[in-house]
Amino acid sequence: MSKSSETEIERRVTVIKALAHPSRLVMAEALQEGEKCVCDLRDLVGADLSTVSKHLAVMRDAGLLEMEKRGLNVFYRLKCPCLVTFLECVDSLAVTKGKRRAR
Amino acid sequence: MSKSSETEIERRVTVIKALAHPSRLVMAEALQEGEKCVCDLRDLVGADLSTVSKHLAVMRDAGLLEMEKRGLNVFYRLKCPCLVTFLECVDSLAVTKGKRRAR
DNA sequence: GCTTTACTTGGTTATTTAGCCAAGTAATCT
DNA sequence: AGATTACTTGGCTAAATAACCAAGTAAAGC
Repeated sequence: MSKSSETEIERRVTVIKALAHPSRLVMAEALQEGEKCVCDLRDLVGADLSTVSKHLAVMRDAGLLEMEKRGLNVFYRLKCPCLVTFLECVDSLAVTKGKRRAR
Repeated sequence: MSKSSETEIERRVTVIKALAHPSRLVMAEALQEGEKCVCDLRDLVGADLSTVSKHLAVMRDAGLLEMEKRGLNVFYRLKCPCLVTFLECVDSLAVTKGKRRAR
């Protein structure tokens, strides 16, 4: 399931895609505070547990997250320290966009 | 075609999605050097002109690009100064990923 | 061992996205 | 004006994504 022979840009795209979904982005942001179990994240995004699990697998396969099973729970945590910077950039664009293009 | 009433996270996702495609990412990186016309970008990614045009529209709608028509050409340029930072973060992840998870 | 809890995985269907071709537009050239 | 160039847009089909339900797994509790 995890891609093995990707080109450099394919790897980049895989990482970006992993964050290009509302639920995944919200979960990634929440994980900046620290690790959370799958059920916490399900409560956060309000989707089916299987859906959440698959979203987490996408981010894990992209290299964004680490998982650790402790007891009955599986805890996920961010592997990247730079998500803040990433999101600041995204936000600056999301804001700049405010002024509608004339077309 | 351009979304008008998105939530904050939807706007973020729109920006991220705009970069989550090989051709679009390559074009965005190329535009860091300065503006380019659509035909330059078509030569760069080697797709149909209509395909390239649609990719550019996606990035434009996301607020990433500005367009300007001069003569017969349409020039596109990056609206965001922070793409470098963004990509550095992505790359650091793409690299970290190198060590395969045990599972 | 049997049950429950907390997940992951498989399978199906619906929606989104991407690509090409063809047609339309707008500026330039003759 | 008619032809050419450089795009954009519409329409269609193929492929990728996402959501749910159902079934499977693994640790904990009884």
